[in-house]
Amino acid sequence: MVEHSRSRPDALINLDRSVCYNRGMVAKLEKKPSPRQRLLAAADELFYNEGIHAVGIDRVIERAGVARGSLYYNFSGKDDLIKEYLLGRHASWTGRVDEQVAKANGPAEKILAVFDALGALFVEPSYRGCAFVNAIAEAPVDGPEIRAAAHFRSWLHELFGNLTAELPVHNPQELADQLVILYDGAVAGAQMDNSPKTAATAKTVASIIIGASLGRDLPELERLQLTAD
Amino acid sequence: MVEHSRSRPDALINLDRSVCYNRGMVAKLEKKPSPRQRLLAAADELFYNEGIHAVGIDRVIERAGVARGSLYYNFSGKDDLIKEYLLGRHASWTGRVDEQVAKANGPAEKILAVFDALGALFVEPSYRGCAFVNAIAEAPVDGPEIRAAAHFRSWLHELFGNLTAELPVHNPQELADQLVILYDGAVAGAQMDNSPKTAATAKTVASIIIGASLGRDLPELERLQLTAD
DNA sequence: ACTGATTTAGACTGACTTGTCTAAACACAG
DNA sequence: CTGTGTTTAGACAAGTCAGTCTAAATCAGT
Repeated sequence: MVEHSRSRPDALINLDRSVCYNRGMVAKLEKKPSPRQRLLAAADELFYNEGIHAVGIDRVIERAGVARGSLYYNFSGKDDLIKEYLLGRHASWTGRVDEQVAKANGPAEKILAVFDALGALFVEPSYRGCAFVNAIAEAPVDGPEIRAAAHFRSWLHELFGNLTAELPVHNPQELADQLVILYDGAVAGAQMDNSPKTAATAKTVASIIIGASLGRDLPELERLQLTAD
Repeated sequence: MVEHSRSRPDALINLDRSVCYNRGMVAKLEKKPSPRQRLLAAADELFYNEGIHAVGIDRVIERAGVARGSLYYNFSGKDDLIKEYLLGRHASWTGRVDEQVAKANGPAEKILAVFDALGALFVEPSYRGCAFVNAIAEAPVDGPEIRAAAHFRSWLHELFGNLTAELPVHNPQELADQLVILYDGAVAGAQMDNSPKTAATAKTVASIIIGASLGRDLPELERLQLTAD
Protein backbone atom coordinates (compact mmCIF):
# COMPACT_ATOMS: atom_id res chain seq x y z
CA MET A 1 0.00 0.00 0.00
CA VAL A 2 1.60 3.18 -1.13
CA GLU A 3 1.83 5.46 1.80
CA HIS A 4 0.49 8.92 2.01
CA SER A 5 1.66 12.44 2.54
CA ARG A 6 3.47 12.72 5.81
CA SER A 7 4.43 16.22 6.76
CA ARG A 8 7.43 17.11 4.73
CA PRO A 9 9.58 20.24 5.00
CA ASP A 10 7.90 22.05 2.12
CA ALA A 11 4.46 21.01 3.21
CA LEU A 12 3.36 24.42 4.40
CA ILE A 13 3.17 27.78 2.89
CA ASN A 14 6.84 28.67 2.67
CA LEU A 15 6.92 28.14 -1.03
CA ASP A 16 10.13 30.03 -1.57
CA ARG A 17 12.31 28.23 0.91
CA SER A 18 13.31 25.11 -0.95
CA VAL A 19 14.62 26.97 -3.92
CA CYS A 20 17.69 24.83 -3.87
CA TYR A 21 20.39 26.13 -6.16
CA ASN A 22 22.31 22.89 -5.84
CA ARG A 23 21.06 21.43 -9.06
CA GLY A 24 24.07 21.29 -11.35
CA MET A 25 23.22 24.53 -13.10
CA VAL A 26 24.59 27.22 -10.86
CA ALA A 27 23.33 30.24 -12.72
CA LYS A 28 19.71 29.16 -12.60
CA LEU A 29 18.34 30.44 -9.33
CA GLU A 30 14.81 29.76 -10.50
CA LYS A 31 14.59 26.04 -10.14
CA LYS A 32 11.27 24.44 -10.83
CA PRO A 33 9.29 23.86 -7.62
CA SER A 34 8.60 20.37 -6.42
CA PRO A 35 5.59 18.48 -7.77
CA ARG A 36 3.92 18.90 -4.42
CA GLN A 37 4.34 22.66 -4.53
CA ARG A 38 3.16 22.83 -8.12
CA LEU A 39 0.12 20.74 -7.24
CA LEU A 40 -0.72 23.01 -4.34
CA ALA A 41 -0.34 26.11 -6.49
CA ALA A 42 -2.51 24.65 -9.23
CA ALA A 43 -5.14 23.50 -6.76
CA ASP A 44 -5.17 26.89 -5.09
CA GLU A 45 -5.77 28.66 -8.34
CA LEU A 46 -8.31 26.25 -9.79
CA PHE A 47 -10.25 25.46 -6.63
CA TYR A 48 -10.56 29.12 -5.73
CA ASN A 49 -11.47 30.34 -9.20
CA GLU A 50 -13.86 27.62 -10.32
CA GLY A 51 -14.95 25.87 -7.16
CA ILE A 52 -13.66 22.71 -5.55
CA HIS A 53 -16.32 20.42 -6.89
CA ALA A 54 -16.14 21.74 -10.43
CA VAL A 55 -12.40 21.09 -10.77
CA GLY A 56 -11.31 17.53 -11.37
CA ILE A 57 -8.01 15.91 -10.56
CA ASP A 58 -7.10 15.88 -14.22
CA ARG A 59 -7.36 19.67 -14.42
CA VAL A 60 -5.10 20.07 -11.40
CA ILE A 61 -2.34 17.78 -12.59
CA GLU A 62 -2.50 19.26 -16.05
CA ARG A 63 -2.10 22.79 -14.68
CA ALA A 64 0.68 21.67 -12.37
CA GLY A 65 2.45 19.87 -15.18
CA VAL A 66 2.75 16.82 -13.01
CA ALA A 67 2.08 13.14 -13.48
CA ARG A 68 -1.05 11.59 -12.11
CA GLY A 69 0.90 9.30 -9.82
CA SER A 70 2.71 12.21 -8.19
CA LEU A 71 -0.56 13.53 -6.85
CA TYR A 72 -1.35 10.26 -5.13
CA TYR A 73 2.23 9.91 -3.99
CA ASN A 74 2.21 13.29 -2.25
CA PHE A 75 -1.42 13.37 -1.17
CA SER A 76 -3.77 10.69 -0.02
CA GLY A 77 -6.43 11.90 -2.44
CA LYS A 78 -8.48 14.87 -3.49
CA ASP A 79 -9.78 15.44 0.02
CA ASP A 80 -6.21 15.76 1.23
CA LEU A 81 -5.48 18.25 -1.52
CA ILE A 82 -8.57 20.25 -0.56
CA LYS A 83 -7.48 20.26 3.05
CA GLU A 84 -4.02 21.55 2.18
CA TYR A 85 -5.50 24.12 -0.18
CA LEU A 86 -7.62 25.58 2.59
CA LEU A 87 -4.76 25.42 5.08
CA GLY A 88 -2.69 27.46 2.67
CA ARG A 89 -5.45 30.01 2.24
CA HIS A 90 -5.78 30.24 6.00
CA ALA A 91 -2.08 30.80 6.58
CA SER A 92 -1.73 33.26 3.73
CA TRP A 93 -4.62 35.45 4.78
CA THR A 94 -3.95 35.44 8.49
CA GLY A 95 -0.38 36.43 7.73
CA ARG A 96 -1.50 39.38 5.66
CA VAL A 97 -3.94 40.54 8.32
CA ASP A 98 -1.47 40.15 11.15
CA GLU A 99 1.05 42.16 9.20
CA GLN A 100 -1.41 44.96 8.51
CA VAL A 101 -2.59 45.01 12.12
CA ALA A 102 0.95 45.07 13.46
CA LYS A 103 1.68 48.22 11.49
CA ALA A 104 -1.18 50.11 13.16
CA ASN A 105 -0.74 52.04 16.38
CA GLY A 106 -3.39 51.85 19.07
CA PRO A 107 -6.18 49.37 19.68
CA ALA A 108 -8.86 51.12 17.64
CA GLU A 109 -6.50 51.66 14.74
CA LYS A 110 -5.55 48.00 14.76
CA ILE A 111 -9.21 47.07 14.44
CA LEU A 112 -9.66 49.41 11.52
CA ALA A 113 -6.50 48.03 9.94
CA VAL A 114 -8.30 44.72 9.43
CA PHE A 115 -10.66 46.47 7.06
CA ASP A 116 -7.74 48.06 5.27
CA ALA A 117 -6.42 44.57 4.68
CA LEU A 118 -9.81 43.64 3.26
CA GLY A 119 -9.71 46.65 0.98
CA ALA A 120 -6.35 45.60 -0.38
CA LEU A 121 -7.71 42.10 -0.93
CA PHE A 122 -10.85 43.19 -2.72
CA VAL A 123 -9.06 45.20 -5.36
CA GLU A 124 -7.06 42.19 -6.47
CA PRO A 125 -8.50 41.07 -9.81
CA SER A 126 -8.39 37.46 -8.70
CA TYR A 127 -10.66 38.11 -5.74
CA ARG A 128 -13.63 35.79 -5.78
CA GLY A 129 -14.93 35.87 -2.22
CA CYS A 130 -13.87 34.06 0.92
CA ALA A 131 -12.40 30.67 0.09
CA PHE A 132 -13.98 29.18 3.20
CA VAL A 133 -17.43 30.57 2.57
CA ASN A 134 -17.24 29.27 -0.97
CA ALA A 135 -15.93 25.90 0.19
CA ILE A 136 -18.70 25.50 2.75
CA ALA A 137 -21.29 26.39 0.13
CA GLU A 138 -20.52 23.23 -1.83
CA ALA A 139 -19.10 21.03 0.89
CA PRO A 140 -20.54 17.62 1.73
CA VAL A 141 -21.39 17.10 5.37
CA ASP A 142 -18.34 14.91 5.90
CA GLY A 143 -15.93 16.87 3.75
CA PRO A 144 -12.58 18.27 4.84
CA GLU A 145 -13.92 21.77 4.28
CA ILE A 146 -15.87 21.70 7.54
CA ARG A 147 -12.83 21.42 9.78
CA ALA A 148 -10.84 23.99 7.83
CA ALA A 149 -13.69 26.49 7.86
CA ALA A 150 -14.24 26.04 11.58
CA HIS A 151 -10.55 26.65 12.12
CA PHE A 152 -10.71 29.82 10.08
CA ARG A 153 -13.77 31.10 11.89
CA SER A 154 -12.06 30.54 15.23
CA TRP A 155 -9.18 32.67 14.05
CA LEU A 156 -11.55 35.42 12.90
CA HIS A 157 -13.43 35.56 16.18
CA GLU A 158 -10.23 35.49 18.18
CA LEU A 159 -8.80 38.25 16.03
CA PHE A 160 -11.53 40.70 16.89
CA GLY A 161 -11.90 39.28 20.38
CA ASN A 162 -8.28 40.03 21.17
CA LEU A 163 -8.39 43.45 19.55
CA THR A 164 -11.54 44.61 21.33
CA ALA A 165 -10.16 43.31 24.62
CA GLU A 166 -7.60 46.10 24.39
CA LEU A 167 -10.31 48.73 24.27
CA PRO A 168 -11.82 50.29 27.40
CA VAL A 169 -15.33 49.30 26.41
CA HIS A 170 -18.17 47.95 28.45
CA ASN A 171 -18.73 44.73 26.49
CA PRO A 172 -15.76 43.92 24.25
CA GLN A 173 -17.19 40.59 23.18
CA GLU A 174 -20.36 42.17 21.85
CA LEU A 175 -18.28 44.68 19.94
CA ALA A 176 -16.21 41.84 18.53
CA ASP A 177 -19.35 40.09 17.31
CA GLN A 178 -20.45 43.27 15.60
CA LEU A 179 -17.08 43.64 13.91
CA VAL A 180 -17.22 40.06 12.66
CA ILE A 181 -20.51 40.88 11.00
CA LEU A 182 -18.98 43.89 9.31
CA TYR A 183 -16.07 41.77 8.18
CA ASP A 184 -18.34 39.08 6.76
CA GLY A 185 -20.59 41.64 5.16
CA ALA A 186 -17.72 43.38 3.43
CA VAL A 187 -16.39 40.05 2.17
CA ALA A 188 -19.73 38.87 0.84
CA GLY A 189 -20.72 42.18 -0.67
CA ALA A 190 -17.41 42.64 -2.44
CA GLN A 191 -17.94 39.32 -4.18
CA MET A 192 -21.65 39.49 -4.89
CA ASP A 193 -21.64 43.08 -6.14
CA ASN A 194 -18.08 43.10 -7.45
CA SER A 195 -17.44 46.31 -5.54
CA PRO A 196 -14.30 46.64 -3.46
CA LYS A 197 -15.71 49.68 -1.70
CA THR A 198 -17.50 47.52 0.82
CA ALA A 199 -14.25 47.47 2.77
CA ALA A 200 -14.33 51.22 3.21
CA THR A 201 -18.03 51.18 4.04
CA ALA A 202 -17.54 48.49 6.66
CA LYS A 203 -14.59 50.41 8.06
CA THR A 204 -16.78 53.48 8.44
CA VAL A 205 -19.41 51.53 10.34
CA ALA A 206 -16.69 49.94 12.44
CA SER A 207 -15.43 53.32 13.53
CA ILE A 208 -18.97 54.33 14.42
CA ILE A 209 -19.67 51.35 16.62
CA ILE A 210 -16.25 51.57 18.24
CA GLY A 211 -17.05 55.13 19.09
CA ALA A 212 -20.46 54.12 20.38
CA SER A 213 -18.97 51.40 22.54
CA LEU A 214 -16.43 53.82 23.96
CA GLY A 215 -19.19 56.24 24.90
CA ARG A 216 -17.85 58.78 22.48
CA ASP A 217 -15.64 60.40 25.09
CA LEU A 218 -12.26 59.36 23.80
CA PRO A 219 -10.75 62.06 21.62
CA GLU A 220 -9.09 59.60 19.25
CA LEU A 221 -12.39 58.00 18.47
CA GLU A 222 -14.05 61.34 18.01
CA ARG A 223 -11.60 61.94 15.24
CA LEU A 224 -12.23 58.55 13.78
CA GLN A 225 -15.93 59.22 13.54
CA LEU A 226 -15.30 62.48 11.82
CA THR A 227 -12.92 61.12 9.26
CA ALA A 228 -15.26 58.27 8.62
CA ASP A 229 -18.05 60.56 7.64
CA MET B 1 -46.15 26.06 -17.93
CA VAL B 2 -46.24 29.46 -16.35
CA GLU B 3 -46.24 28.19 -12.81
CA HIS B 4 -43.40 29.63 -10.84
CA SER B 5 -41.68 27.75 -8.08
CA ARG B 6 -42.85 28.64 -4.63
CA SER B 7 -40.91 26.65 -2.11
CA ARG B 8 -43.65 24.47 -0.71
CA PRO B 9 -42.93 22.13 2.15
CA ASP B 10 -45.79 19.80 1.31
CA ALA B 11 -44.25 18.13 -1.70
CA LEU B 12 -40.87 17.76 -0.09
CA ILE B 13 -41.45 14.68 1.97
CA ASN B 14 -44.25 12.56 0.62
CA LEU B 15 -43.00 11.10 -2.59
CA ASP B 16 -45.39 8.20 -2.84
CA ARG B 17 -46.98 8.30 -6.21
CA SER B 18 -49.60 5.70 -5.38
CA VAL B 19 -51.88 7.72 -3.17
CA CYS B 20 -54.39 7.84 -5.94
CA TYR B 21 -57.61 7.50 -4.01
CA ASN B 22 -58.61 10.73 -5.69
CA ARG B 23 -58.38 9.54 -9.24
CA GLY B 24 -60.66 11.68 -11.31
CA MET B 25 -63.17 12.02 -8.55
CA VAL B 26 -63.67 14.63 -5.89
CA ALA B 27 -61.08 15.57 -3.30
CA LYS B 28 -59.37 18.09 -5.49
CA LEU B 29 -57.87 19.46 -2.32
CA GLU B 30 -55.37 16.66 -1.86
CA LYS B 31 -54.46 16.26 -5.45
CA LYS B 32 -50.88 15.33 -6.14
CA PRO B 33 -48.84 18.25 -7.45
CA SER B 34 -47.79 18.20 -11.04
CA PRO B 35 -44.46 16.64 -12.01
CA ARG B 36 -43.16 20.11 -12.64
CA GLN B 37 -44.04 21.22 -9.15
CA ARG B 38 -42.57 18.09 -7.62
CA LEU B 39 -39.38 18.58 -9.61
CA LEU B 40 -39.08 22.16 -8.44
CA ALA B 41 -39.68 21.16 -4.84
CA ALA B 42 -37.11 18.39 -5.03
CA ALA B 43 -34.59 20.64 -6.75
CA ASP B 44 -35.15 23.36 -4.18
CA GLU B 45 -34.45 21.03 -1.31
CA LEU B 46 -31.51 19.18 -2.84
CA PHE B 47 -29.79 22.11 -4.52
CA TYR B 48 -30.03 24.22 -1.40
CA ASN B 49 -28.96 21.52 1.04
CA GLU B 50 -26.17 19.87 -0.90
CA GLY B 51 -25.16 22.35 -3.54
CA ILE B 52 -26.16 22.62 -7.16
CA HIS B 53 -23.13 20.93 -8.59
CA ALA B 54 -23.16 18.05 -6.14
CA VAL B 55 -26.74 17.04 -6.97
CA GLY B 56 -27.35 15.17 -10.19
CA ILE B 57 -30.62 15.12 -11.99
CA ASP B 58 -31.01 11.47 -11.07
CA ARG B 59 -31.24 12.51 -7.44
CA VAL B 60 -33.79 15.18 -8.31
CA ILE B 61 -36.09 12.94 -10.29
CA GLU B 62 -35.81 10.22 -7.69
CA ARG B 63 -36.76 12.63 -4.91
CA ALA B 64 -39.59 14.06 -7.00
CA GLY B 65 -40.85 10.61 -7.86
CA VAL B 66 -40.94 11.55 -11.50
CA ALA B 67 -39.75 9.94 -14.67
CA ARG B 68 -36.58 11.12 -16.33
CA GLY B 69 -38.41 12.21 -19.43
CA SER B 70 -40.73 14.47 -17.45
CA LEU B 71 -37.81 16.60 -16.42
CA TYR B 72 -36.77 17.21 -19.99
CA TYR B 73 -40.37 17.66 -21.04
CA ASN B 74 -40.95 20.45 -18.48
CA PHE B 75 -37.47 21.96 -18.49
CA SER B 76 -34.91 22.42 -21.18
CA GLY B 77 -32.21 20.93 -18.97
CA LYS B 78 -30.47 21.21 -15.64
CA ASP B 79 -29.59 24.85 -16.21
CA ASP B 80 -33.25 25.63 -16.67
CA LEU B 81 -34.05 23.82 -13.44
CA ILE B 82 -31.33 25.78 -11.65
CA LYS B 83 -32.74 29.01 -12.99
CA GLU B 84 -36.24 28.18 -11.79
CA TYR B 85 -34.88 27.05 -8.44
CA LEU B 86 -33.22 30.41 -7.87
CA LEU B 87 -36.25 32.31 -9.15
CA GLY B 88 -38.34 30.47 -6.59
CA ARG B 89 -35.90 31.30 -3.81
CA HIS B 90 -35.96 34.92 -4.87
CA ALA B 91 -39.74 35.16 -4.89
CA SER B 92 -40.13 33.29 -1.63
CA TRP B 93 -37.64 35.38 0.30
CA THR B 94 -38.63 38.76 -1.07
CA GLY B 95 -42.22 37.91 -0.20
CA ARG B 96 -41.31 37.15 3.38
CA VAL B 97 -39.28 40.32 3.75
CA ASP B 98 -41.93 42.51 2.18
CA GLU B 99 -44.50 41.03 4.51
CA GLN B 100 -42.37 41.66 7.57
CA VAL B 101 -41.53 45.19 6.48
CA ALA B 102 -45.16 46.00 5.75
CA LYS B 103 -46.11 45.12 9.30
CA ALA B 104 -43.68 47.69 10.75
CA ASN B 105 -44.66 51.30 11.39
CA GLY B 106 -42.24 54.05 10.54
CA PRO B 107 -39.23 54.17 8.26
CA ALA B 108 -36.63 53.20 10.85
CA GLU B 109 -38.76 50.36 12.15
CA LYS B 110 -39.22 49.06 8.62
CA ILE B 111 -35.47 48.89 8.19
CA LEU B 112 -35.05 47.01 11.43
CA ALA B 113 -37.86 44.67 10.41
CA VAL B 114 -35.62 43.32 7.66
CA PHE B 115 -33.29 42.00 10.32
CA ASP B 116 -36.23 40.50 12.17
CA ALA B 117 -37.03 38.60 9.00
CA LEU B 118 -33.44 37.40 8.92
CA GLY B 119 -33.71 36.27 12.51
CA ALA B 120 -36.78 34.22 11.70
CA LEU B 121 -34.94 32.71 8.75
CA PHE B 122 -31.81 31.80 10.66
CA VAL B 123 -33.63 29.79 13.32
CA GLU B 124 -35.10 27.49 10.71
CA PRO B 125 -33.24 24.19 10.97
CA SER B 126 -32.99 23.99 7.20
CA TYR B 127 -31.08 27.27 6.96
CA ARG B 128 -27.85 26.83 5.09
CA GLY B 129 -26.90 30.34 4.05
CA CYS B 130 -28.00 32.51 1.17
CA ALA B 131 -28.94 30.42 -1.84
CA PHE B 132 -27.47 33.01 -4.17
CA VAL B 133 -24.17 33.34 -2.35
CA ASN B 134 -23.87 29.57 -2.35
CA ALA B 135 -24.83 29.34 -5.99
CA ILE B 136 -22.28 31.95 -7.02
CA ALA B 137 -19.60 30.15 -5.06
CA GLU B 138 -19.80 27.15 -7.36
CA ALA B 139 -21.17 28.75 -10.51
CA PRO B 140 -19.39 28.58 -13.83
CA VAL B 141 -18.81 31.90 -15.52
CA ASP B 142 -21.57 31.24 -18.04
CA GLY B 143 -24.01 29.60 -15.66
CA PRO B 144 -27.61 30.67 -15.04
CA GLU B 145 -26.68 31.53 -11.45
CA ILE B 146 -25.03 34.77 -12.50
CA ARG B 147 -28.20 36.37 -13.80
CA ALA B 148 -30.31 35.16 -10.90
CA ALA B 149 -27.83 36.40 -8.34
CA ALA B 150 -27.57 39.80 -9.99
CA HIS B 151 -31.34 40.06 -9.95
CA PHE B 152 -31.39 39.22 -6.27
CA ARG B 153 -28.70 41.74 -5.44
CA SER B 154 -30.61 44.44 -7.27
CA TRP B 155 -33.61 43.70 -5.12
CA LEU B 156 -31.52 43.85 -1.95
CA HIS B 157 -29.98 47.21 -2.79
CA GLU B 158 -33.32 48.64 -3.84
CA LEU B 159 -34.90 47.37 -0.65
CA PHE B 160 -32.57 49.34 1.59
CA GLY B 161 -32.35 52.18 -0.90
CA ASN B 162 -36.09 52.70 -0.82
CA LEU B 163 -36.27 52.35 2.96
CA THR B 164 -33.48 54.80 3.70
CA ALA B 165 -34.98 57.27 1.23
CA GLU B 166 -37.83 57.65 3.69
CA LEU B 167 -35.48 58.77 6.42
CA PRO B 168 -34.48 62.40 6.97
CA VAL B 169 -30.80 61.62 6.69
CA HIS B 170 -28.01 63.44 4.97
CA ASN B 171 -26.86 60.61 2.70
CA PRO B 172 -29.50 57.86 2.42
CA GLN B 173 -27.54 55.91 -0.19
CA GLU B 174 -24.51 55.62 2.05
CA LEU B 175 -26.71 54.39 4.86
CA ALA B 176 -28.25 51.88 2.52
CA ASP B 177 -24.82 50.56 1.58
CA GLN B 178 -23.99 50.16 5.24
CA LEU B 179 -27.21 48.28 5.87
CA VAL B 180 -26.50 45.93 2.98
CA ILE B 181 -23.21 45.08 4.61
CA LEU B 182 -24.95 44.32 7.87
CA TYR B 183 -27.45 42.17 6.01
CA ASP B 184 -24.72 40.25 4.20
CA GLY B 185 -22.70 39.89 7.36
CA ALA B 186 -25.61 38.48 9.32
CA VAL B 187 -26.38 36.03 6.54
CA ALA B 188 -22.81 34.83 6.20
CA GLY B 189 -22.12 34.66 9.91
CA ALA B 190 -25.29 32.72 10.65
CA GLN B 191 -24.18 30.07 8.21
CA MET B 192 -20.48 29.94 8.96
CA ASP B 193 -20.84 29.98 12.74
CA ASN B 194 -24.24 28.31 12.88
CA SER B 195 -25.44 31.07 15.16
CA PRO B 196 -28.80 32.74 14.46
CA LYS B 197 -27.96 35.56 16.83
CA THR B 198 -26.12 37.42 14.09
CA ALA B 199 -29.51 38.80 13.06
CA ALA B 200 -29.95 40.48 16.44
CA THR B 201 -26.36 41.71 16.43
CA ALA B 202 -26.74 43.19 12.97
CA LYS B 203 -30.02 44.78 14.01
CA THR B 204 -28.29 46.42 16.94
CA VAL B 205 -25.61 47.88 14.70
CA ALA B 206 -28.28 48.96 12.24
CA SER B 207 -30.06 50.93 14.92
CA ILE B 208 -26.77 52.55 15.88
CA ILE B 209 -25.90 53.70 12.39
CA ILE B 210 -29.45 54.84 11.73
CA GLY B 211 -29.20 56.91 14.86
CA ALA B 212 -25.84 58.24 13.80
CA SER B 213 -27.16 59.18 10.38
CA LEU B 214 -30.10 60.94 11.94
CA GLY B 215 -27.79 62.96 14.14
CA ARG B 216 -29.06 61.28 17.25
CA ASP B 217 -31.75 63.85 17.86
CA LEU B 218 -34.81 61.80 17.12
CA PRO B 219 -36.30 60.43 20.31
CA GLU B 220 -37.39 57.19 18.70
CA LEU B 221 -33.88 56.39 17.66
CA GLU B 222 -32.51 57.29 21.06
CA ARG B 223 -34.70 54.58 22.44
CA LEU B 224 -33.55 52.16 19.81
CA GLN B 225 -29.96 52.72 20.74
CA LEU B 226 -30.72 52.17 24.38
CA THR B 227 -32.62 48.96 23.88
CA ALA B 228 -29.92 47.74 21.61
CA ASP B 229 -27.30 47.98 24.34
C1' DA C 1 28.21 3.59 -8.88
C1' DC C 2 24.89 1.70 -5.87
C1' DT C 3 20.40 2.31 -3.49
C1' DG C 4 16.10 3.81 -2.29
C1' DA C 5 12.95 7.50 -2.91
C1' DT C 6 10.50 10.01 -6.20
C1' DT C 7 8.52 11.19 -10.72
C1' DT C 8 6.71 9.95 -15.19
C1' DA C 9 3.29 8.36 -18.78
C1' DG C 10 -0.47 5.96 -19.55
C1' DA C 11 -3.71 2.22 -19.32
C1' DC C 12 -7.59 0.90 -16.75
C1' DT C 13 -11.67 0.31 -13.56
C1' DG C 14 -16.10 1.39 -11.87
C1' DA C 15 -19.10 4.74 -10.88
C1' DC C 16 -21.30 8.86 -12.02
C1' DT C 17 -22.74 12.77 -15.14
C1' DT C 18 -26.19 15.17 -18.57
C1' DG C 19 -28.94 14.35 -22.21
C1' DT C 20 -31.46 11.58 -26.00
C1' DC C 21 -34.47 8.21 -27.48
C1' DT C 22 -38.13 4.58 -27.67
C1' DA C 23 -42.40 2.51 -26.67
C1' DA C 24 -46.04 2.23 -24.01
C1' DA C 25 -49.44 4.05 -20.81
C1' DC C 26 -52.18 7.67 -19.19
C1' DA C 27 -54.99 12.08 -19.10
C1' DC C 28 -58.32 14.89 -20.77
C1' DA C 29 -60.93 17.67 -24.12
C1' DG C 30 -63.77 17.61 -28.19
C1' DC D 1 -65.02 7.32 -28.78
C1' DT D 2 -60.69 9.67 -30.84
C1' DG D 3 -56.65 12.56 -30.82
C1' DT D 4 -53.41 15.38 -28.55
C1' DG D 5 -50.62 16.34 -24.83
C1' DT D 6 -48.28 14.40 -20.89
C1' DT D 7 -46.08 10.90 -18.06
C1' DT D 8 -43.59 6.58 -17.40
C1' DA D 9 -39.80 3.17 -17.41
C1' DG D 10 -35.79 2.14 -19.16
C1' DA D 11 -32.12 1.68 -22.39
C1' DC D 12 -28.43 4.19 -24.38
C1' DA D 13 -24.60 7.46 -25.70
C1' DA D 14 -20.64 10.09 -24.61
C1' DG D 15 -18.28 12.20 -21.38
C1' DT D 16 -16.12 12.95 -16.67
C1' DC D 17 -15.03 11.57 -12.07
C1' DA D 18 -11.52 9.72 -8.43
C1' DG D 19 -8.51 6.33 -7.80
C1' DT D 20 -5.35 2.11 -8.82
C1' DC D 21 -1.72 -0.03 -11.09
C1' DT D 22 2.42 -1.01 -13.99
C1' DA D 23 6.82 -0.20 -15.69
C1' DA D 24 10.30 2.64 -16.63
C1' DA D 25 12.91 6.77 -15.76
C1' DT D 26 15.09 10.07 -12.74
C1' DC D 27 16.25 11.90 -8.57
C1' DA D 28 19.29 12.38 -4.16
C1' DG D 29 22.33 10.59 -0.65
C1' DT D 30 26.18 7.63 0.32
